[in-house]
Amino acid sequence: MAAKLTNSTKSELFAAKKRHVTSYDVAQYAGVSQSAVSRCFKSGGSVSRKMRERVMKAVEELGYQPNAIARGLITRRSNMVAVIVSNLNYYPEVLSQLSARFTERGVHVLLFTLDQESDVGRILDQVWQYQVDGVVVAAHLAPGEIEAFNKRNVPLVFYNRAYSDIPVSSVSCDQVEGQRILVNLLVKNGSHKSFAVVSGPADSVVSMQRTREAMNRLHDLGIEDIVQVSGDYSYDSGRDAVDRVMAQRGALPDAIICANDMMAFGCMDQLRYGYDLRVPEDVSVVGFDGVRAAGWSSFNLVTIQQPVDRMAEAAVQMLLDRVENYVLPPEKRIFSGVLRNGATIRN
Amino acid sequence: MAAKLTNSTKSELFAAKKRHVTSYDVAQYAGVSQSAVSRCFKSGGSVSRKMRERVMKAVEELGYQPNAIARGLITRRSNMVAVIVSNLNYYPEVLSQLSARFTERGVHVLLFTLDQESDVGRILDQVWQYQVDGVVVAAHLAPGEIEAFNKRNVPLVFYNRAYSDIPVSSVSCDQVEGQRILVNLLVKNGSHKSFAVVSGPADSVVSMQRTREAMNRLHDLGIEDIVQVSGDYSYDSGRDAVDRVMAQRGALPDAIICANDMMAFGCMDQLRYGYDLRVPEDVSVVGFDGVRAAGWSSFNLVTIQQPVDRMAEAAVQMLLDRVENYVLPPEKRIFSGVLRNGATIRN
DNA sequence: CCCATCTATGACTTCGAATGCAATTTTTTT
DNA sequence: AAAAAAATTGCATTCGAAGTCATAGATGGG
Repeated sequence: MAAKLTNSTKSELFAAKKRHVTSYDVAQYAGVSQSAVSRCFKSGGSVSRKMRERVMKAVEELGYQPNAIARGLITRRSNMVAVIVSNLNYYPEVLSQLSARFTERGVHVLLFTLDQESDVGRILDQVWQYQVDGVVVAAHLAPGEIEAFNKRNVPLVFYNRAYSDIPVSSVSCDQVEGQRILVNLLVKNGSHKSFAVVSGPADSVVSMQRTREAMNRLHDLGIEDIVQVSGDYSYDSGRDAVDRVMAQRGALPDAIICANDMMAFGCMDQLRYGYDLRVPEDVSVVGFDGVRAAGWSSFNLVTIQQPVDRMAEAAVQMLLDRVENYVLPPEKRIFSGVLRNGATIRN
Repeated sequence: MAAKLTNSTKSELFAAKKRHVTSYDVAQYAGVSQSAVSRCFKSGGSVSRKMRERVMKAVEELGYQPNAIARGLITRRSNMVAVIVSNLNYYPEVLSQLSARFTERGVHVLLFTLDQESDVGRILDQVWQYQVDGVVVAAHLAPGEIEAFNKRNVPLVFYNRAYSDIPVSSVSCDQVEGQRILVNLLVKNGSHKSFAVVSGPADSVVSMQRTREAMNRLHDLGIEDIVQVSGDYSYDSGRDAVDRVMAQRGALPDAIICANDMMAFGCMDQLRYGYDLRVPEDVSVVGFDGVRAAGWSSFNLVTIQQPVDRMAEAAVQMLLDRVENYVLPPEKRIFSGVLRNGATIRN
C-alpha cells in the first residue's frame, strides 16, 4: 500500500485531522501563506490569477468555508441583524419578507420572538452579545431600551411602530389615514349610524392609534351611538367582543370596527354562526391589516391592506444604509394602506 | 474643574474611548486581570466573593456584555442553531414554537428561508460559515446535502420530513395514519361514495405521502370513483381544484380530500360561493394540518391536527441532545395527529 | 511556627481570519 | 539596461474571551 496518494485521499486525510478546515490548512495545502487565502475571499483583494487558482483548488479539495465568526471578530461586522418580533403568528409575511430580503443582500437574520411579554431586557442583552450589525424591531420598546441602541451605536429600525416623539427610524403604515378611510366609507357611503369599536391589546401602540382615530373620526362625523370594547387581536377575542357589545348595548350596531383583521374574522363568524345574522347585509364589519384570509370568499373583509412588501423593503434598506453609515439621521417612512373589498360595504 | 470624578463620569469617559467595552476594559477599571473577568462569567469559575463583587460592579458601571462572537471562536460553540424553512407562510406556528423553545434554552436561532427553490447549496454554505451548533430543517434536502452534515459533524434534525431510507433524525406527524383516519371516517361513518383527491406540490414528500395513502386507502375500501387533481398548497389552488374536478368529472363528488388545510379552505369557499353548494351537507371537504383557521366557525374543517407544540419540543430536544453528544444515533420520532371536527361529517 | 494543601489570581497562549507593512516580484518607463 | 513604479506576497499583529499553568496567598495540621 505504498501507492501514490491521490489528491482526493490526501485531502481526506487532511480533513480528518481536525474538525474544521481553516485558512491555515488551505494555505499549507496550497503551499502559500494564510494571508493569501484570506485575500482570495476578499473582493478587490490583491491576488494574481495564478495564486487565486491555486488557492481555490485547495479550497475545493478541502471543502473549506471561511469561519464567519472569526471574520466577524476582526472586522467587527457580523453580517447578522437581529429581528425582534412580538407575535409571529399574526404577521408571518412580514418575517418572511424581511428574511428573504436580508438574505438576498448577504445578511443573516438572528430571530428573537417575544412571547407574551418575555423579558425584553434579557433579549436585548443577547442582541448586544451577538454583535449584530443592526436590529429590526416589530414590537414595543421602552424609551430607555431605545436609548441603549444609541449608546451602543447599533442601528435600529422599527417596523410598524412609529414613535412620534423620539428620533428613531421606523417604517409604518398610516394608521390614521387608513382608519379614516374606513370610517368615511362606513358613514358616508354606507350610512351606518351606530357603531362598535373593538380595540386591540392595551399595550399595543398601533391598536391604540387605530382605535383612537376611529373614535375621533366618528365623533367628528357626528356619530354618537358608539360602544367600545377591547380585545387582544385574536380571533376568539373578536367573537367575545360581539357578545360584549350585545350585552352592553342590548342590540347590535350597524357596523363593527375592529383593530385588526383577525378579530374581524371572529366578529363575522360570531355574528353569522352565533347570532344568525348576515354580514354585511345586517351588520358591517371592517378590519385592518389586509392579511391573506381577508381576501377569502368566506370573508371578503373590508380592510386596509398594508403594503408589506414595500414596507419590508424599506425597512431592510434603511437598516443597511445605517449600518454602512451610522451617522445618517433617523427617518420615519409612512406608507399608505390600500382599501380592500370596499365595494362590498352595504349602502 | 479639578473636581473629583464621580464613578458615573469616569465610566462614561471610559466608555467613550472605544466602541465596545471589552473584558480588558472591565479588568482595568476594576483593577484585576482579564482572566478574572472571564471567570466571573463562567459558572463554577474559581472566584472569591470579593473579586466577583468588584468585577460585577465594574461590569454594571461600564455596561459590559461579553462578546458572544469572540467566545464562540475560542469555545467552538456558537450557541446558535440554524432553522431552515421553506414556506414560512404556511407554518408560522412551527417557527414560533421552535424559536421560543430554543431561546428558552439559551440557544439562538439563525433563520434561513427558502423561497421558491432558492439555491439550497448557497444556503448551506452560509450555514457552515456561521458555525452553528446544529440545524433544524423544515424543507427538502438532497441526499448529498444531508451527507454534508455528517462530514462536518453538524447535528441535523428534519421537521416533518421523514427520510425512510437515510439514517437521519427527524420529527414528523404520521401522515399515513392520519390520512387513513380521514378516509375511514368519510367512507365508513359518512358513506361517501365518490371522491376527489387534491394533492400538493409534486416536490413535497409530505404531500405525496398524504395523497398516495388517500388513494391506496380508498382503493382498499373498494372505492372506484376517484378523480385526482393537483394543487400547490395554496388557497387559490384549492379553488381551482374544484373547477378542475368539475371539468373532469362533470359533477362534484361526495367528498374532496385535500393535502392540506389551506387548499381545503379554497375548496370550501369555491363550493359555497362559486357553486352555491353547502359544505358539508352537499359536499364534504377534509384537509390536513389543523391550522388555526380550521377551528373557525366559517370552516369547522375536518382535519388532522399536528401536535405542533410537542413536535417542536421534540425537535429542539433531539437537536440539543445531539449537540451535547454528537455520536448519538439518529432517531425518527413520529407523532400521531388528532382528528378535529370529526363530528361535523355528513352521515 | 513551619511545611503541606488549597484557593485565588494573573501572565500568556489560543481560536481563525483580516490587515498594515515590509519584502519581493513584475511591469513600466526612460 | 537601469531605475522607477506598481503589483503581489508573506510576516506579524489584531480582534475579545477562555483556558492552561505557574505562583502568591490563605488555611490548616502537627
